[in-house]
Amino acid sequence: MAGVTLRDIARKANVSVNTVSRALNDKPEVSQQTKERILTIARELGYTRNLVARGLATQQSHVIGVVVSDNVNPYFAEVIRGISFVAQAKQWTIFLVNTYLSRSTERAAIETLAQYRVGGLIVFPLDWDQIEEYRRYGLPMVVAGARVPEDKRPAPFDVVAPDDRNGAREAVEHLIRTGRRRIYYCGPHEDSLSGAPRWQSYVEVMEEAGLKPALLPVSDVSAFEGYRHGMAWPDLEKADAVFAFNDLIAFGLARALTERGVRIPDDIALIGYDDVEFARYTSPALTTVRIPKETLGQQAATLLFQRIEGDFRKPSVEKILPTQLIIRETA
Amino acid sequence: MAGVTLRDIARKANVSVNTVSRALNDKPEVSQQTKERILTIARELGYTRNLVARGLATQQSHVIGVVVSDNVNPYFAEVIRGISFVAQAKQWTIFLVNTYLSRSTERAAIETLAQYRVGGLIVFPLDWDQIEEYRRYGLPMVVAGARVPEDKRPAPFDVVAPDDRNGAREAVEHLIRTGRRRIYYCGPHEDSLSGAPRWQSYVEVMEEAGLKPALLPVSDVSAFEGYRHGMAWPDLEKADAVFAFNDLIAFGLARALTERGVRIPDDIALIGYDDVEFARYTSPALTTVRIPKETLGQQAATLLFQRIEGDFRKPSVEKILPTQLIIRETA
DNA sequence: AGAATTAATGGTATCGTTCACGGGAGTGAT
DNA sequence: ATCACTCCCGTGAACGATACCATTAATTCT
Repeated sequence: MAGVTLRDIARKANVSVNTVSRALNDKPEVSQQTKERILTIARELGYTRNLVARGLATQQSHVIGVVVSDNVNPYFAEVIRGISFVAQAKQWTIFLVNTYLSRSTERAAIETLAQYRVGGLIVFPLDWDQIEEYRRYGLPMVVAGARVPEDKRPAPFDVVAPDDRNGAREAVEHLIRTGRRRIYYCGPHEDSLSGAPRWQSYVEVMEEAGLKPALLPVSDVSAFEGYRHGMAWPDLEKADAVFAFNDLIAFGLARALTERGVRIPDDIALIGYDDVEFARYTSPALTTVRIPKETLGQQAATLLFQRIEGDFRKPSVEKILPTQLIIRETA
Repeated sequence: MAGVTLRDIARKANVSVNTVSRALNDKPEVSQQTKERILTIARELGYTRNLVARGLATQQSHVIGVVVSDNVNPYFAEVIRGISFVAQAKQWTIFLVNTYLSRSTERAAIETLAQYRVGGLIVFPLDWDQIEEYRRYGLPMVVAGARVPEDKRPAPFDVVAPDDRNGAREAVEHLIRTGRRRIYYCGPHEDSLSGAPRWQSYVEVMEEAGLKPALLPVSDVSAFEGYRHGMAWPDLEKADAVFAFNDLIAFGLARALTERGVRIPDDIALIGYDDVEFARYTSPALTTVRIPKETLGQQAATLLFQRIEGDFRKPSVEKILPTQLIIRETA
């Protein structure tokens, strides 16, 4: 049914396969007349062009691979939307793979993408060491969501990341400015690639203000983790604010705290991170640090296409996107 | 760098390309000795197998296409996770495409997937008429998220859908049972493929109870739409409950109502739909109808693989997944 | 008019695999 | 010693497209 090939069309139109190819690709070296004839025959036969074969012949792909830890996280979902837009504009397709926070899955995912000879990769990495091995595939790659560690500069690939140091700083400073003193951080800390900058900034600001940092460590960044910690938190009364790694955790925390009769923000103020679409619809609406997620996706994709379309040599860039403190009702 | 082919390995190992292929695919027709020799050479050369070429040669793909309207919607995100699991177990990859509610994008998306010769499709359709044209590609296809309309049975493809008729019925009955009388429905209605069953059930139950149905029509199914309607709603005091098409709308509505000083559930009760992961963490926690989203994804994928692996003939099945009313705090 | 250019097409190799054959070497049976 | 059979491996043809080079016919130039 869909097994129609150029040859079939060629036979029926009494021309060579070559001419058919030219006609279908709208190349100028075919007469208008035969072009039209071929096109109608193609339509009649129900021809669908075979991008696999073309990919093999041209040695290039119109697909980019995108690797995230979990597409259910609205942060990634929105970034993907950004990538989607610029890819769609270029007529490229997206191979989406979730790693579900497993390093081995990440490895396998990238391997698969390389095997499909994707034109390039956008990766939200789990850690930095592992990502360097992916250079072995020789694919254009943009790393997104995390800045290059000091000691690894310059990185051998482009990077797009939010300015987390500053974002976290503003958040914590805002808490202090509004009179909070016993501020906890809830999230992953130094070991985590994306957690580190926020945690470090938090510690910095706290110490500058002569305050003691305190950590509620989570094992993943879901709402459930936030909830779990909120419910299990023993010395709740010691806190008057929490800065959460992301909005999901903040939501979970908020729920737990309200269940336990803590008033937000009166007893405990709460600041999230990401500014997920949803943050403005909760009650109270979540104060949070906005990451321009769609922009991040777009920039990553744009950078990637620049590499794909030629500039292998150009030194790698690290693009830092400004964050913005969005003050709503929880702090 | 990644341009190493079977030929390169063959040359270096002094065997034929064929033998290399056999070795790398771990076929029995190669001696253990040469197999190992070839494998180490492959590793040395940094060989990465080319799945595009293989796909062309074997005439089969290890990719399925998944078409949803917006992966940012947590409903789809969770379904995709379900699909992901069974695909990953089978070593298949997913081509994810968003239609963003545009029928022409849906058409184009499917076309592209067909051009890549994916092994099969899982589609969350925008409407029913259009989906029938996709048969022309002759691909195994599972339609998910919406039941077959009465007049279109039997459908020429497998279908997996939640039992929306019953889900909506339970929700509205619960509202009535708890003393609500002026119950509004907020969502898309008959024109919408997924909206229709919920709306119809709602109307049915209302009329059975001698109540008048009332519609707050939305143009898309986002939280923002819910919010907008909540804020713009003139005769708010006429209502004592809302049954929302999905959780997102419910969230938006809830926010708007609280902003306007309406107490939930005291003044207005609220029931959502889907039971998005997030629903249990809002305050008040959302009463909603659970769709087994991951299961839905898994079933769709399983059904698809059954088709792919052989059974073209078997009559198409329509699998209906039970929903469950989850009573929390908003109703 | 002859040469040079251009337009439209065809032939053939190629991309990197897999697959259906075929064949030689070795083993065991008759 | 012949036959049958298994074990390994190579040859050559796909798969469906594109690309380079060649060819013919028509057109333009001098």
